[in-house]
Amino acid sequence: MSPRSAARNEALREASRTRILKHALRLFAAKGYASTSIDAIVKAARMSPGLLYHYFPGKQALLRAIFEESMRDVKTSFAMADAAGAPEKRLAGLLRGATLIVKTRREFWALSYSVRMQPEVLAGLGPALHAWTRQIIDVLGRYLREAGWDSPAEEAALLFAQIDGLHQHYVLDPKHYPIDDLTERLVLRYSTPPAARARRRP
Amino acid sequence: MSPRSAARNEALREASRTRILKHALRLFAAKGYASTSIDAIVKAARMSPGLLYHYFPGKQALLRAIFEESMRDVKTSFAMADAAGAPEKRLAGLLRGATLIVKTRREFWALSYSVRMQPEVLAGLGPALHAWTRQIIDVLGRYLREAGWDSPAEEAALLFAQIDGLHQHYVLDPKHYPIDDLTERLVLRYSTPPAARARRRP
Amino acid sequence: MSPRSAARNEALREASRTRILKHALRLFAAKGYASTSIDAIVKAARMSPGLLYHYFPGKQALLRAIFEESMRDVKTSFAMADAAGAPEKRLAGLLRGATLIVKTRREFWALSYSVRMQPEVLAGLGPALHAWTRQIIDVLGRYLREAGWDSPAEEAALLFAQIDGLHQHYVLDPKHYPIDDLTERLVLRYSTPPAARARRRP
Amino acid sequence: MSPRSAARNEALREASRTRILKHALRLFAAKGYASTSIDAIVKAARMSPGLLYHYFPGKQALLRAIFEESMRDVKTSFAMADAAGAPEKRLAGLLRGATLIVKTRREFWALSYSVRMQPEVLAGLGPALHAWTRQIIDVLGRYLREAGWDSPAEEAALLFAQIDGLHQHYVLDPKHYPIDDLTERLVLRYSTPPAARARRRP
DNA sequence: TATGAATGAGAATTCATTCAT
DNA sequence: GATGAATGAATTCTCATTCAT
Repeated sequence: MSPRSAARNEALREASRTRILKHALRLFAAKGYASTSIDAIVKAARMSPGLLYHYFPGKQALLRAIFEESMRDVKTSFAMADAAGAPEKRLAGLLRGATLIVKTRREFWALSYSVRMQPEVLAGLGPALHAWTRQIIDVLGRYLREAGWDSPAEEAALLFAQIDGLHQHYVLDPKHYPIDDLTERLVLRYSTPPAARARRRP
Repeated sequence: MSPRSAARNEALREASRTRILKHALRLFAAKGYASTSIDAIVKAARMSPGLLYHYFPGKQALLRAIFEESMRDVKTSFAMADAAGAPEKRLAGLLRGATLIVKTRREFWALSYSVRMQPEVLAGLGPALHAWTRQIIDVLGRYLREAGWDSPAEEAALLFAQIDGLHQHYVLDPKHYPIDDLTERLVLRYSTPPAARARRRP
Repeated sequence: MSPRSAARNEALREASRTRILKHALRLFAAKGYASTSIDAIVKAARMSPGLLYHYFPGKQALLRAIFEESMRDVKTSFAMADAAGAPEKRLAGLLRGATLIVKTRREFWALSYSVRMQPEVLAGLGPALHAWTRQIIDVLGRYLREAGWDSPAEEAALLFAQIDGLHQHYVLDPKHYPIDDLTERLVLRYSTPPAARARRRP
Repeated sequence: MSPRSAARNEALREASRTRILKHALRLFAAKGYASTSIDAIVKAARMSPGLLYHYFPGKQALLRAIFEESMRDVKTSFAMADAAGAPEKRLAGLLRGATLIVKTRREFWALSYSVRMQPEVLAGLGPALHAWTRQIIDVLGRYLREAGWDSPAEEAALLFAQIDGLHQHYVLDPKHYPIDDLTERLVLRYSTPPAARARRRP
């Protein structure tokens, strides 16, 4: 009632919401969205099912919230990489940044990879994801064009596929996959466009 | 003895089994393994649930059978690509062959991609899949070494990631994704090792 | 068609029928009537479900047939015990005969004991069983009266309860239960009526 | 914290649990364990299947709970009979007490008798039941020895069989079976050991 | 006589969700 | 804000039975 208790309530709300999302993500990532029960989530979060429904209207909403939160995160990181680097180092920054994000938020990416094949699970989220993907390819294409590559659009698609594959293989076996070495190798490869090399030849 | 000829029985069996697997794959691929009910499968296949259980002991067994059948297919194709091509064209053959397989059995790959993040769903199939992946990387590594690439193991990992990403992006949007163009671009890139180019430089 | 093949057919029929009943009894006794599937029976008897239904109209009919067959058996044995013994040894003969029957047809008795608490399972068989029980008590009562016991009807009920309990305990643990010793002890106890002993006292 | 008082919750829980067990016992006893569906139980108890599974993990657990509850009951009664009676009247107390228990909890005994022939149904309960039987025979043997009977162990087995048979016949036809008369007749018979009578003879 | 593919109703169990407190 | 008892539709799977051959 008093402003102090209102503030405290707000803090409680936020803490509960976060706790739910944390455990939901963990379980969705580990066992899959469809195979994770609300019950498992509330047990992991040590709360009652009623409370979960107090914060989220349903299971789908949990998934949406997780995606929204993580995508916001990723956007921030990308923007930073984009802004910070000197022009010729942007591509390298982007590659390293993307790898760092995947390593940092591995569970989200595991979930994302396991869920993106089922459009209906993502109901309403699909377009956002698609637009996002589109945007990444566009950014990649811009960088490649600026770096002097031929067919930057096609090259961007190839590069994006490679990054995606790399990240997914990392997520599948994070303990052993040499993601950093491979990322560096990729950075090296894209530090000079093949066209440039070709032109240098006598 | 047998009132229905053995041949007729065998034909019936084979037809039913195939019908089940066909619809199971279709639905698993479209809606995901966990979200596809046995009921949906038998309704699609226009048969009774009892008959499905006459052929498969459970839902998991269906998934297993689909994987076994498809992996057999893939192995055959790979073996053909491996045997047929002249040494210097093997890598190109492999890349084109893999893309062809994905295009031909798109539903299986959609299922495979959506399911590989949940190891428990694959119960008992995991090792086989892992060994298979391993083998592909080994073959790629061998080809790259024979073609004169440095660090063939790392290059194989990179190439495999790229192929995998490409295929997955194709499966996500088969209508629009220019998989053939991108595959050809990849073939071109891997037709001459960078080392060779480097050595040719004066 | 020829008389020879007709005879042969009859033999086959009889063999099949017997095989079914044998395995049905074995499984009913071991796992209970309700928990034994027709499928389990036909698998044990190495035949097709169709054939079983050729001989019996349903699962219940199997139970009925088993009971009818076994009760016929038991009646024969009882009649022999009744006819053969000298008057004063009839009771002993009956007790020993009953124990022998239970030992010989243990599976049937296990089934009988497990099923007799569910009247509906026995549908239509209940009256026959009840009449049969009644008859045994009557015979026991007659023997006891002839042997000079007071209240032979009540004594017969007590004795029948004891025999039944003994047999059931034996069926529950045939390997270890000393059924023969206990039967002999019972025979001894009933070889002289307590009344006689009482009267002999000064 | 708890919006519904803990006491009210506990009362609700207890009421639901008891209602489930009551109807489960009634139906198991009447139609047999295997032939009683969970659905029949929840319909009888006027609740949803979900609620039953909220309290019991499965059908077997229901059976276990019934047995545990009833065996606790029986143990209490036995202990009272054992403690209360004067030495020479203990056996009589035991016999009358056992009959009273069977009359009071007839449904449980019907279930017990119908189920004890299928060891797998009792999974995990078997040993407890066996130990319990063992203990009863031991107590009977002790009483008989104290009362001066020869071969008390064998006599205990005989007596137990008789009690068991009597109770079972009562449960099979509770309306007409003269269980009290027969129990009194048994009490009378065991009030003086035959050995004592024999020794008194001149 | 004999087979076994096929059926479909019904069984046990799960789980997202609601609601009284 | 928080609880957890309660719901009921949906899910996986079983099984007695039928029927074409």
